[in-house]
Order: sequence, then C-alpha cells, then structure tokens
Amino acid sequence: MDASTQLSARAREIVDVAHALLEEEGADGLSTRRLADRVGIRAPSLYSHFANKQELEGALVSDGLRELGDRFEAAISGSDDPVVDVANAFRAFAQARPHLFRLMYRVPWHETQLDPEAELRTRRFIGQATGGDIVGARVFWSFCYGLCELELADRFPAGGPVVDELWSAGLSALKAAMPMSPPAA
Amino acid sequence: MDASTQLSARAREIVDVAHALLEEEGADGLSTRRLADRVGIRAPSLYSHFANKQELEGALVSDGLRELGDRFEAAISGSDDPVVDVANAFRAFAQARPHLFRLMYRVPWHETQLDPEAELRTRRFIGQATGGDIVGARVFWSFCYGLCELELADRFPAGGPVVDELWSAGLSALKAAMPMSPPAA
DNA sequence: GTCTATAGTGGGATAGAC
DNA sequence: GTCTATCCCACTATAGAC
Repeated sequence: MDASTQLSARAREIVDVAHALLEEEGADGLSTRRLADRVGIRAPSLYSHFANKQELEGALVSDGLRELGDRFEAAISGSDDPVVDVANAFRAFAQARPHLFRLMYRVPWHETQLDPEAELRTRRFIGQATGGDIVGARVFWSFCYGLCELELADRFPAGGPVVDELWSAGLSALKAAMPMSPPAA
Repeated sequence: MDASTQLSARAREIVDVAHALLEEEGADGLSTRRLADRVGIRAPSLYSHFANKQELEGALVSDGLRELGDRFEAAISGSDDPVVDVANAFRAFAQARPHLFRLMYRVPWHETQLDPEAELRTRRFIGQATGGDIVGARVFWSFCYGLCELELADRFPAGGPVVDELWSAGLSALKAAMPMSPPAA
C-alpha cells in the first residue's frame, strides 16, 4: 500500500498526532510510547495500524511531500521567476517544518513506502521551474538542500553574513550561469 | 577537554576500533555493546574513558575534521584551481568515509565537544581557496555539502545525468558567477 | 478490526565492588 | 580500569479479549 494515500480514519488520526509531536519535540521525541500516550492507546496498538515505525514515518514524509508540492504549485502559478520562487518555497517549508524536513531527507526512501505520486509531483514542479533542464534542477536542488540543512543545523557561525545573503547570492549565481530555458510562456 | 587532542592511549585505541566499526556497519551499528565486544571489554567500561556516547562520537568527528583538513591542505598546495580542488577533496572524503561524513554533519556541534582547532583549520583552507570571500565560501560549501549528502542518500534517480556531471556543472556555474578573488599568488 | 497484556531483544547509562 | 548487576526505554511479536 502506498503509505498514506489510503489511510484509515484511525491511522490518519494517529499520523496527525505524530505530526504535532514531531514538531513539538523533534525526531528524538517521536517515540511509540509518547505517541500512543497522546493518542490515548497503548504503544503496541500502533502496530495494528502500521507494520513498524518506518511505515509510520513514511506516512509523515508523504504528508510532507504533499505539502511541499502544494507550496511549489502556489509558488509557480503566475510567477515570472519560477526558479527563485520555487527555491524560496523550499526554504520556507524547511523553516516552517524543520523536523519534518530533516526527517524527509534523512530516512532512506528505498526502505520505506512513500506515496510515489506525491514525490513525482514535487519533481514535476521543479522540472517546470527549470524549464525541463534536469542538470540545472539537480544543481539547484543540491544548493538549496545543502544550505537549508546547514542553516537548520546552525552550521553558519554567527558574526558572518546573514543566511539570506548567502541564499540570494547562490541563487543569483546559479541562475546566471546555468543554461536553463525560461518556462514555457 | 577537547575531545581527542589528548586522548589516553586506551581511549585512542577505542576510537580506532569505533572508526572501523562505523565504516563497516554504519551509524546504527555503532552501539556501545558492539564496540565493547570488539575492544574486548564490557560496555559499561567504555564510560571510564568517555562521559557518554556523544563524547565518543565527538572524538570520531574530530578525527574526521583532521583528516578533512589534511586532504584540503594536500589539495591546495600547488593548485592553480584551488576552489575546485578543495571541493573535489571534500567530495572524495565524503565517498571515502561516508558514515563518518554523515556523522560529522548530523551531530549537533554545540552539544558535543569537538577539537576546535581541527574545525578552524578546515575553515582556513576553504577561506584560502575562495580568496577570503566568506559569502562565496559558504555558497560553495552549501552546494558541495548538499550534493554529497544527496548522492550518499542515493537521492538522484538513476537514468538521469551522472552525478559527476551535476558536480562539475554546479562548480563551474558558481565559479563563473561568484565574485571570488583569486588566491594570493 | 481494534485494542490489551505480556514477553523478549537490544540500546544507553549508573552504582558499587574488586 | 574493569567488572557485575541493574535500570530505563525503545521496537517487535504473539496470544487473546471485545
């Protein structure tokens, strides 16, 4: 089954609680006992709804991909600088849901069941923003992901340039030098 | 104490075994019990040498920073394209020590004791390669880190361009568009 | 279909004896 | 420094109640 396209009402409720728990306490705080406590059941009962913890995390990540897709869609519609607007949407998502963001890119995808459609959708919007240039898309993705991850990990020492400056400098440089076609008008 | 500048001979031996275990079994395989087994002692005895597991990981990461610094130094000496050569050294390190690399950028530095000198040294080489341009250095770092992390996580779907192509395209674009001074001759 | 109780494995960590 | 013993917590599996 694809992890959360067809969740039962009870499973959906558990995943919603897990989202709240994740944002409040981080990935380390997302334990089966704590989650079950909040839901009002015993920890082993979670395994009636999910085969294991990875499948539950897969549902969380699939939700994250869907939300990211929504943000991309909103950023792209009517934009006259889709690459920058999609990139900004990516970083805004990372800052709005830091723990979910880190979970999305830390879990080995191949070992979990994710909603494949949600993931494809984000790729389609990125491809749309970069005019179909797959090299350009992945180079942009690498920069955006790396900066967001380092920013969340507080890896840029204080006293230096503001992260916003790094962000716009990197985006401008890549946009100027990468051979990306403009989006189809 | 800075985590591994002044390790006792016994602690040094334990860390060496931990390096081997980490590379063979990954971060999840690095448990205190397994490590102790390999060393030939009981798990609680590890705590005579390290306050907790984080301090032990800090020693591993400090070693990684020192090795990375060595690689940077070798890459820079006599190079006529220091930015690219340092970047290549970074990626080569990520591929040579994938589990250590991921550990270095996953552990929250502020919560561990790392060897501050080792970290400063890597920054100095990066600064040297970018001619002191701190914005350029961090933008480069973001791209290199993001691509290496995505590559190690197998996040670039097969069938697309080879990662080497993304790597050189990104480096070329950033080098062309970022206002970095050449290194002092 | 959902939940409970129970038990087993394995991880990090501490206390206290030698 | 090292040991034994112990604690707490996590995930997993099974059997059975409703």
